Amino acid sequence: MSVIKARRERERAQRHQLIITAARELAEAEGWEAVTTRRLAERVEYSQPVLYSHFSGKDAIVRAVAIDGFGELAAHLRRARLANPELRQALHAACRAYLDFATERPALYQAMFVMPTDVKFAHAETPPPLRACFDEFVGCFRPDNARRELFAEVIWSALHGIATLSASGRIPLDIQDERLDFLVTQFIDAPS
Amino acid sequence: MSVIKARRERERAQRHQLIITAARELAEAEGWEAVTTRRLAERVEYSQPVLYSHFSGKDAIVRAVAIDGFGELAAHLRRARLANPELRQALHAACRAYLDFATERPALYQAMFVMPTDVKFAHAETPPPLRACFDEFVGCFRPDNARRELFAEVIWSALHGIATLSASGRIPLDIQDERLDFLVTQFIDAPS
DNA sequence: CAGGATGTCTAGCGTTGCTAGGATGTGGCC
DNA sequence: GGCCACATCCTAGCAACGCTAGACATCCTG
Repeated sequence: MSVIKARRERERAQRHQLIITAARELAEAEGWEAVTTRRLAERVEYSQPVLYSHFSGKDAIVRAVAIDGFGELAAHLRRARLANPELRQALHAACRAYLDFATERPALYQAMFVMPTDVKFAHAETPPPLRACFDEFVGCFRPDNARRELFAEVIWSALHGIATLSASGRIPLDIQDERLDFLVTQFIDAPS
Repeated sequence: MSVIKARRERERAQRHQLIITAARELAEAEGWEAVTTRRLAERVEYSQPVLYSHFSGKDAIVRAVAIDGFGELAAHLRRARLANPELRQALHAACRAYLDFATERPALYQAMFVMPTDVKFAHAETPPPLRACFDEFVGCFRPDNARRELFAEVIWSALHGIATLSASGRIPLDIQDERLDFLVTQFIDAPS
């Protein structure tokens, strides 16, 4: 009896993840406006209502995709930072990794940082992977810098601005490197 | 004959603007998701198809609202900048004015800088009011600074990041002043 | 005063997110 | 083993969306 129940819950969890990855793939391939509950249901080979037995609505699916993304971004940032022992280079690499992530996975990035969400960032209930992302930026500044959290927050905001304005075509991509160099230079030599 | 035609065109232009302001008011009051063609038509006291005789679709209405906003933002920034003769204070005031604009008119800001658009920013066909906004930031740096355009672009991006992350509740509003002070400090003393 | 152009509305199409209610099939109990 | 109860899943449909076709009315022109 309990074995069967366990198997069912396992299958259910698998399907749960299947929905998330299907939504993400569809969004990455054709953008979020193409992710309709019908198309998503067709893709996971179930009918629409099963989506609602896993998630309260479409927004919840987007949120689930976003949380997946936080983990990946944290790993990306960590790899970039640790590959450079020197702080300035580490910050530069992390920033570049961030912008690359945003341009290579635009739909995922949108779900994480643009679409309406109820995830609080600097908060007790912040999802650990998201907190890990933030900490990667904090780690690019000296430990004795009392304001390093503020530094991290502002540089993250700046990167976010650059990423979104680029993604929507509002600023050109061709001088992205210059922007990046300039940004890092301004922030790395700040008084603590 | 020509008089009648003129009157009609005048009335038509008035109604055109009426649609734009109605869309903006509705968006400011209840957010863009509440701006449906039906509600908008009801508000201007015409039927839906009239909207389509003025605009190619809902997107075009949003664009029209956005362009209205560029003019207002430029005026805001200009006022803030000119009220402070000293460059550092001028930049600080302009940045604050920008963030205030974004928080006080969130829906308008969204139409201008978040929603999909075909407006190019640094381009020959950039609408003059938008170019004027950019020039206000450029004017906060010394004329002999060869990279002032880059400075302006990056600081604008940073402000945009702060504004959008704040608006979506991703970063808390309570330390906005600290962020602003820090940002201005980092950018004003940059080597040209 | 008739004819044609212009302007506006009613009605409806296809699609969206979401849900109610019935059919199907499996698991546990006597 | 037979039956009931429960869980699972799907068909069908609702209200609202952006948008459009075609009928109706209104006004200027000759």
